[in-house]
Amino acid sequence: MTQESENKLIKRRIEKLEELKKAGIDPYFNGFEPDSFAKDLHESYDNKSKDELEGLGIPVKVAGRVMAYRSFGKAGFLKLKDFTGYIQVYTEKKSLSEDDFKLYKKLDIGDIIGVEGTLFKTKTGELTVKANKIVMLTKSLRPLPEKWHGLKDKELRYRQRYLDLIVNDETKETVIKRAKIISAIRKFMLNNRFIEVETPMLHKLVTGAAARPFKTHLNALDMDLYLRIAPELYLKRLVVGGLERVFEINRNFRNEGMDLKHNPEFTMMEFYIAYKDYNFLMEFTEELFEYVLKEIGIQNNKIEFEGKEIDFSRPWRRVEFFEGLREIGKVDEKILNDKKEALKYALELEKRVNETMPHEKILAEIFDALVEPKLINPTFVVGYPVAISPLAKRNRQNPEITDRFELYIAGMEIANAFSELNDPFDQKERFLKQLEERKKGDEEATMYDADYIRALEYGLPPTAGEGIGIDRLVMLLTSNSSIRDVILFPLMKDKDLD
RNA sequence: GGGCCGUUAGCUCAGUCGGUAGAGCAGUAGCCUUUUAAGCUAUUGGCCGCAGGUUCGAUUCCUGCACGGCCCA
Repeated sequence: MTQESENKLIKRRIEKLEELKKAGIDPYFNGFEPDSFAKDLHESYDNKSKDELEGLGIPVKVAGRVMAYRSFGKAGFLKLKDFTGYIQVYTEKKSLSEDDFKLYKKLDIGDIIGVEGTLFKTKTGELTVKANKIVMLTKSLRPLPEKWHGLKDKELRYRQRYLDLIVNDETKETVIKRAKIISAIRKFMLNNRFIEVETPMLHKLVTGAAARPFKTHLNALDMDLYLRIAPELYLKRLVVGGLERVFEINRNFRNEGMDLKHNPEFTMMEFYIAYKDYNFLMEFTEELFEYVLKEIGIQNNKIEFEGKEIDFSRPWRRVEFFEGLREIGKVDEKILNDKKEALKYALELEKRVNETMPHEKILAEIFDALVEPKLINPTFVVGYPVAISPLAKRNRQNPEITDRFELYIAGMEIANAFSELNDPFDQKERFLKQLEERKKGDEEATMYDADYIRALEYGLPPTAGEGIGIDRLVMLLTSNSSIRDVILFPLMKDKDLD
């Protein structure tokens, strides 16, 4: 790239850094501790009058990054940013030592400084620190993006997230909201007596979901391993072990396409609860969402996402898989009954299907194309076929379908849940069936896990389990339509920066 | 993987029907002691993503590539 002129800007700042050193100032001084944060100061003193504040003469020490610099010769204003917000600093020659005033005159936007001073209000009423001491804490060598338009280039925002965070407050807000959402979920789970656990990321077998894995290698044991696509089987082993309510909030890795809704690594919460079934989970999920919405301050259970209003009011709609295909997808009966017809139709929809796939999987592809985008308000889709649900318990009335649901919101799959299959004989058959699919070329089919069968033979109590896609949930609740906007460091192809 | 669009100063963007470029902000030099994108004056700064082709001449037209965005699989 064209770095000549940038280098000139950097060069000038390095010169300033050298000048500081010559003047005996450490440009990376680590001996200043602020006693106040911007947000707290505003909360405590914004409502005080100008005269009141002046009378109080409150001394404060603040620190942060210089985001704006307005100078009038013998005085000026700085806008300082700390992790809580902004606080203005007023500098005038007569209140500062000669050295500090010189330092002030040499400041660049982006420098991190400490300021000691007294609170007052300007004539426009803004709470401001009148500086009587300025300390250079970190000299910044690179120019920041423009103050008004900020950093818009999405590529730069993702590649240099630190810059994005410095400049775009919305980015910081999304990060904070994400943290709040996850805290709220965690709190809700703990309130319901769940125990948080961590299970392996490095798996010997690919299980727990239908996805292609990342492969890796352990040198010490000369062993091929996979990054997990889901923690499911490990978590259920814990339920076998008597941990009757467990959850894990952690990363999964799936070696598949990347788009607005998919990042190769993403965060899921999976949880399992003994002596409950998938009907319980639907209500539990509604309660969980209600709790999270309340915790992050969303009113009326309503949000707006991509221009659409989404209403989380309970109870949520329930649609059967086949009914959804018929009623919402307007899929013809013969497609539902005849695999050849289904295949033909799916190919017309430009779905990547082939004749080795089971009929049900083709129908699921058709569902993705025609029904999923129409499920805007939270909707539980229930009654998924056994063939595409290798870990879910069969429905007692209709053994061809499972006690399973997927939750859709704003046309996105947000959660997947079912009554867990705990019959080791049935599970063994399903694994074998999956192996057949794998032999036929389905790379997403689950692998045979003999130890898991053994665990089931010891006895898994009747259990309900669910996975919730955290990134997509955060997208919904922060109005971001790209998963890359809710993941701090989304995967990007390599590119030389300079 | 396919289609469309984008890539010009540190940032945000103009622009050239083909004659090697411009604004605002940032920077620099001044003036200025209550500003809010401070103001005023002057000024520095560009392999116009990379490679090739067409052409007397390419940042502009064509092709390929890289990266990104959006749509589809």
